[in-house]
This record gives sequence, C-alpha cells and structure tokens, in this order.
Amino acid sequence: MSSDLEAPPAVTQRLGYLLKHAQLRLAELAEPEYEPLGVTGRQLALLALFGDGPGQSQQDGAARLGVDRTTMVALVDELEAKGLVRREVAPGDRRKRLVTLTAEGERVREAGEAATRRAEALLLAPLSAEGADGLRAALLRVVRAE
Amino acid sequence: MSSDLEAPPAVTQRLGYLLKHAQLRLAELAEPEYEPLGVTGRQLALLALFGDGPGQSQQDGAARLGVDRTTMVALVDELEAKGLVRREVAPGDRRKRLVTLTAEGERVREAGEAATRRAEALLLAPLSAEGADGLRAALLRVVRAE
DNA sequence: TATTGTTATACTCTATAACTATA
DNA sequence: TATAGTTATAGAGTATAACAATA
Repeated sequence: MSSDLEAPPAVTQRLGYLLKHAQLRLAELAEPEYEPLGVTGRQLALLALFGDGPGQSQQDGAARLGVDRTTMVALVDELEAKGLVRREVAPGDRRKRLVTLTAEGERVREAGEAATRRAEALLLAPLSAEGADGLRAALLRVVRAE
Repeated sequence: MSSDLEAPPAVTQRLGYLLKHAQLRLAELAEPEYEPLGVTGRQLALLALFGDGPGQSQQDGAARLGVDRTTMVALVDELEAKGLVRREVAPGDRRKRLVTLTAEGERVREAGEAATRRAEALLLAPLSAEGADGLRAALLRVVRAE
C-alpha cells in the first residue's frame, strides 16, 4: 500500500500482477456469458464502441480502443463476416469507412451489454457496492490521466 | 457503476477496458524505470517471486504466477542467461529445479522493487492516499476470490 | 504530401504435445 | 504411472512496412 514502504510488497501485491489477474478472472467469468451470443468479449467491445455514437470511422475506433489501425481492419472484418456491422464510405471523405451496426449487430450489442454487466457483477461480488463503485472510479481516474 | 444500470456503460467504463488500459499505462510508466536495470517488468516480477521465499521450484513459481510450466522454462532461461538466478537440483527430489537469486540478482531485485514503487506511485498520482490504498485492496479481494 | 484503409509479414506471448529424467 | 523440466511447434494478438485510393 502507499503507506507500507518498509514491507517489500510481495509479487501478489504488485499492481501489475493485480491488474493482470483481475483481467484474467473477468475474462473467465465473462466467457460463459458471451458464448451463447457467438461472439468474443473483444467483438462485443467493438459493437459497444461503434454502436455508441453515429458513424465512426475505423480509425476513430482504433484510436478510442487504443489499437493500431491495421488491427482494426481485422477486427471489423470479423464483425462484418458475422453480419453484425457494415462498412460505409463516409459521405464527406471517401477514404474513410464508417462502421455501423446492422439490426442483428444492435441486438447482439444489447444482449452483450447485459452479459457484461452480469460478468462484472460476478467479479465485483466480493466487494460492497461502495467498494465496487470506488474501484471503477479509481481505475477511471488513473486511465484518464493518460 | 453498480448502481447505474439504466445508463449503458460506455466502452471506456467497462471494467475490461479499464483494467487493460490501467495495465498499459503502468507498463508505460514503468519502462523507463526498469530500462537502466537491463531487465523487463516481467523479469523483475520473477526476481521478486523467487527472491521471496527460499528455494522454490520452477513449477511452484509457475503456479504462483499463473503461467504454464513451459513458459516458466523460458522465463528462467532469460534470467539465468543474465546471471541473475541459478537453477539447483532440489535435494529431496532430483526432478525439481530450485531457482535462487545470485548476488547480482538480489541487487537487481532490490533496485527493481524501488523502481516498481516509483512507477506505481506515478500511476496512482491522480488518487488520494486512501483512494490508492482502496484500489489495491479492492483488486486484491477480487483476485483472491478466484 | 498526408491520410485511410488494406495486405503481407514478422514479432511477442503463450499454450499443447511429446520427450527425458526422476519418483 | 505420475511428475518436473525441457523442446518443438502452433496459435493468438499485435505491430511495422509498403501499397492503393483519396484528400
């Protein structure tokens, strides 16, 4: 802890370890929730992203997700192959491809958000409601500081 | 947040996203701290692990770190090549290799722990001392629930 | 010239399967 | 038979470089 400098933090108290394993556990809890939808967590995150605002380009999405634009191509390919999104040439700039959800994509996005909430609730189960809110708020502040 | 079910959480409020990006940011902050030591964060975590208790086997380490035993072979190879650890046949069981730190490994481990503390402090800078302690405690509980 | 999307390629990380030696 | 370590190999996931179309 921040006030615990004399006791060398064991490996399991390192933030890097804790963040990694919290993520692994969340993925473990979420997988069975996502499986019936036929999509991965990563794909659902993409649906949430492109379903969020109107017509975002692949590059917009890549920037917001923190991945390379070449990675985004493959990710959108997957969703398009499943019929969950469409690529449309941007009216104002013909280089850009706006990614929009199909009706099916919208349906999966909604089901996926419910599944995500269930998985997160399972992860946060050991915490009080205040503890859970505090965790999310703290992570948000730490990440926003970028 | 747990009491905020009506507002669909944006992508950036998903725990998966927050955990991933907190990790990315920590790695970014830690890299310049680790670089002068000539080791990666992963390697320092290993030094912390094997420097923690007396004579742990590779398999022990793999289990505690949550990686496969084949992965551990490569990780220990790296540290051994740098002269930071030694493999020793376990007295009681000649199949096992106990991993122990060399004097140099111990030196790097100590410097690494200081570097880790500095990087973590940078990551947690946007939080109050209580907020920082709360974050670590919450992650610990969530991970321990496994 | 710069930017968006794309492809080909390579690199990192990790696990699975099969082997050796020990138990 | 089972376990610890090892090796070879393959699979994700991701990035870099080069190219086409468009700005």
